[in-house]
Amino acid sequence: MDTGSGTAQIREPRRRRKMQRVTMMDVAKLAQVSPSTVSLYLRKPEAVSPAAGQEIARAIGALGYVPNLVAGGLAAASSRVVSIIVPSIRNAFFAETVSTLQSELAAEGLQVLLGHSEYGEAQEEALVRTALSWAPAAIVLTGLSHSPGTRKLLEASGVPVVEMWELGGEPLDMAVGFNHPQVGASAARHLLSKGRRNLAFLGARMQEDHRAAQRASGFEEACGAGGATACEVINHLGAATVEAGTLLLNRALQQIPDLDGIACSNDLIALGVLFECQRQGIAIPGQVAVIGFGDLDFSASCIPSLTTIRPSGDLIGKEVARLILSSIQGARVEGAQRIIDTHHVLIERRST
Amino acid sequence: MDTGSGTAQIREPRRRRKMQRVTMMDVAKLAQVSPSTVSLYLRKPEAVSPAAGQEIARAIGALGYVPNLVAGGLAAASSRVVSIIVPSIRNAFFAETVSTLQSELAAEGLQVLLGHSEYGEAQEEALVRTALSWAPAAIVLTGLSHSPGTRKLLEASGVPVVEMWELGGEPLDMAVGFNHPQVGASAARHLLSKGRRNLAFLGARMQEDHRAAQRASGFEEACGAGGATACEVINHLGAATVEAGTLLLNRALQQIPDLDGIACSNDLIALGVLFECQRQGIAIPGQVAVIGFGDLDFSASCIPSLTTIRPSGDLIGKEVARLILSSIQGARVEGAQRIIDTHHVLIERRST
DNA sequence: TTGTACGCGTTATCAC
DNA sequence: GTGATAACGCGTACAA
Repeated sequence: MDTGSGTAQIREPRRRRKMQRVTMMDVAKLAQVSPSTVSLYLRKPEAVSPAAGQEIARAIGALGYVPNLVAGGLAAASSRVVSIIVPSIRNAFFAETVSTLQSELAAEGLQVLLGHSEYGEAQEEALVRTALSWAPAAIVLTGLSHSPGTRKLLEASGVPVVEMWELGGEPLDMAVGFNHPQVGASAARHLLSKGRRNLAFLGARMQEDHRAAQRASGFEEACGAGGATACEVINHLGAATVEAGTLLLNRALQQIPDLDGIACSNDLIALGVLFECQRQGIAIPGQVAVIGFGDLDFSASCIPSLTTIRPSGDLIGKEVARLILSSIQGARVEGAQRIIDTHHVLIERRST
Repeated sequence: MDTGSGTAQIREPRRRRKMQRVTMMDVAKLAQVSPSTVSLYLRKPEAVSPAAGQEIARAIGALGYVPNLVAGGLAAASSRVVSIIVPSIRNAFFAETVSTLQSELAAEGLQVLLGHSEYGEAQEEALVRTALSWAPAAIVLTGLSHSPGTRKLLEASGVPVVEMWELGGEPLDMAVGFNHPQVGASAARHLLSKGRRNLAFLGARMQEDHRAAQRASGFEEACGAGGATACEVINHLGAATVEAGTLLLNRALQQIPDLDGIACSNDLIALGVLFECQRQGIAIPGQVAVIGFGDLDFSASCIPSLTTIRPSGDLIGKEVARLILSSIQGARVEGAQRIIDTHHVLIERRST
């Protein structure tokens, strides 16, 4: 490909780094002020004389200066980074929350550092450890249960912590979410109120997904209290997918011959149930009523439309952002304000 | 609320920061070596005498030392951060890629900084600007089209850049993905091969989603070349959702009375089409054949199972990680290796 | 309002 | 193999 100059020409690999040469001092020189004035201008433009401000702005534009947040973070002993750790970003619930959170934080000049724990406490601890080494402005975790090591690290760090998507325990610092056992109970009561008595709760990965397990417990308890005839909790070891739903339905059918009500720990599972029922000619809600969890994209449009429970993942993101922001601005978040219940909402549709 | 000591007692807000007191020097002191040795041990343990290594390791454990990556980044002029910018993490495609990418990078001790452009070039530029201020080890962008400002910033920075999810243009640096017009063409040819001649392409947000628009173009072109009788591209201004699919189907039905083949720019849209057809009693694939794009979770399980085109989002994540890693380790990625085609795969199922 | 001086915690280069 | 020493780029008193 090397047309041209005869001899083999060693193509010098494009040199890396050191090109972010433009420092605050360069700007200061060009603007004829001292570096600290530039720094001041960057942080509080109104505290600098308009004339100097003009010059500085001009210099920044001319040089294409990009502030070095690494240096800034080091000097200020706290970076404008928020570390978010979720089990998996593939999960639509967390994707929604992270998406909202990222937007809200970006608007305030905060960056998001993302990590996946894959429902593992050890992995979470490792992620927290590296997160901490960035001196983040805050750390956001999913759920209330963490390894002792994680707790220790977090407490020793003094970094604001928000635990999300779960309420009911003692948070490390702040918490935003809702109560999962109550979600399970709502589902059970809804089915019971429709006259269903032979119930099943279909969940996935509950050996790791602590919150799904909590929904199952709440479901069982409400079943007992509400006079259900049968109440089975069935777990699929793999992830919560549509296919898992089809598998779980068949197992439920085997275990409960008169099955007439199903609660799913996830709308994807519910969708699988819907499909499998259609295949087997089981009428919904005629023969079996189905309620899901999540209010995902398709839940309003599927056939029949799916009764489900909306967790408001975006609201969680918003509230987490609010807590972080006020916690950063020195205004210490106090007492009751530190635990925010975003509630859950039951959306009744045609499947029940 | 303030019970207790008579006088108004100002409850001192839990002090922030400065608790990350344990520095490398503390470790050095405890281990009776110099800070440089500790630093060396941390980066190349084998370059330090076993005895000293033991001591250092012990000290680190005892003190609970967590390295300060901010300081490290400043000194080394390059941080162990990779900035990833996608249109939206709610999109299952990108969620999959980001998830894989994050895991691969975390395994190598790299953190992920996440940003959402929401399909906006201006927003992307802002994100790139702040990303750059972290002196990232690499930057990952979605697609090949960016604002001139973005290009300038990136080129001036010297940071390795990977553009993903699109091939066919001239990448800034490296690229991983596939050709979208070819995807559209594959869909068209598949429908034509089934004897369908009255075709429609249903897309969403194509005024912003450049790649979806490319799939539509490829589709139209192949329709022309393949002798289609009708070929309409219909766009929904909102996001690609199941509901958008139901809306789009109805518009297609109006525009093409003899409609017998549909390609969707997204499996969610296809699912909406499936549902709406079921509602209206339109037989699939009897009356209308449907092909999607994405091979999402439900595509294999829905009724009928959905013929679709798999983009291999996880493979993209893996390849991007590979490029980044080798590009960091000095081993300059060269020539042909800099552009990686992950291809697309047509998965035939019952809907065609 | 603006400038000076110092320190943040680490890496990298060199002598030893 | 080990340890001084000098950056790294910016915040932040404090002084002017």
